[in-house]
Amino acid sequence: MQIAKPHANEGVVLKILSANKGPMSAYDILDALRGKTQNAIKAPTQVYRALERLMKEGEVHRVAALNAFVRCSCAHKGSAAGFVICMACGVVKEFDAKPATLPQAATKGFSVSPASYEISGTCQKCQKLRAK
Amino acid sequence: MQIAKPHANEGVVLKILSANKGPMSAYDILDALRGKTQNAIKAPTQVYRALERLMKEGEVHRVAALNAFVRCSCAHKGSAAGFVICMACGVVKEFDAKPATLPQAATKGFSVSPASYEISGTCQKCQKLRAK
DNA sequence: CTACCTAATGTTATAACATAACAGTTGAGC
DNA sequence: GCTCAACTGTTATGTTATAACATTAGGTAG
Repeated sequence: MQIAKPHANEGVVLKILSANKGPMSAYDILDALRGKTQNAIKAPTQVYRALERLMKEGEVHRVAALNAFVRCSCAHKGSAAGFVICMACGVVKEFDAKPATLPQAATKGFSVSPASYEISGTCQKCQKLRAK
Repeated sequence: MQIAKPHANEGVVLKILSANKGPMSAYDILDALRGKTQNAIKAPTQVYRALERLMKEGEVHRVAALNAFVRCSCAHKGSAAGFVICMACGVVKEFDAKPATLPQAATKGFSVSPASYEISGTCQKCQKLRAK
């Protein structure tokens, strides 16, 4: 069996995601790659593994509301990734989620209503547990 | 075929969700109901239909980050539903998401890091389209 | 160099979440 | 009573995500 160079799939997946304006599901990515000879990606696992690492590196974010993934388009220097998502047309706008600027980001040029806010992360307790 | 009273499933699903402290997936709810004789729920569709209406009524919210549903525990008088979610332990805290109080809600007693913010709704354009 | 170990890989199978499609039933309004 | 729209139950299927396992690349200690 011929096995690709370590982390090679990361690059392939990132390229596809970058070429796409909006978020893609893992299976969208898989379909885009299937049949292309430049890569060895044939199964969902491979896509998910690449996405997982790309997320750790901060290159890609998961948009839970859409079960999809998107190329990061912000700087995020010390702040969190934020998304404003229209559930009707699927448009996604990324913003730099500094807590102080959060309300403005949500309302500026992208009024969303009715809105649902989700803030995901790791709570204080779990942060401490992990630090041990 | 004996068919249940209109909206009867709504009550059954809401009862299960209320009895549970945290969010439940649709299949958690289904499993909790299966085998009980007080109801006619046997298939996922029935659960999802009940959830859909309960969400419209504001009794239940969907937590996209967990693919789960939770009983609403806030007033939400004119404001949106907000959630702070720990992806490690699954704890979910609901808050009343008035934009002005949003950053405080995220940090008070539930410091989440690294955080990802998602604001879902319907964008201005789609709101106008729907109004037509 | 080479033996080893770890991390990454490819493959198959399956779990978990969600909806499509259709036929039967109910009940309000005419 | 008839009709229609909304609701129901059922079967099947579509979509998203992970488990499990054998294999391989590549660094490193000897």
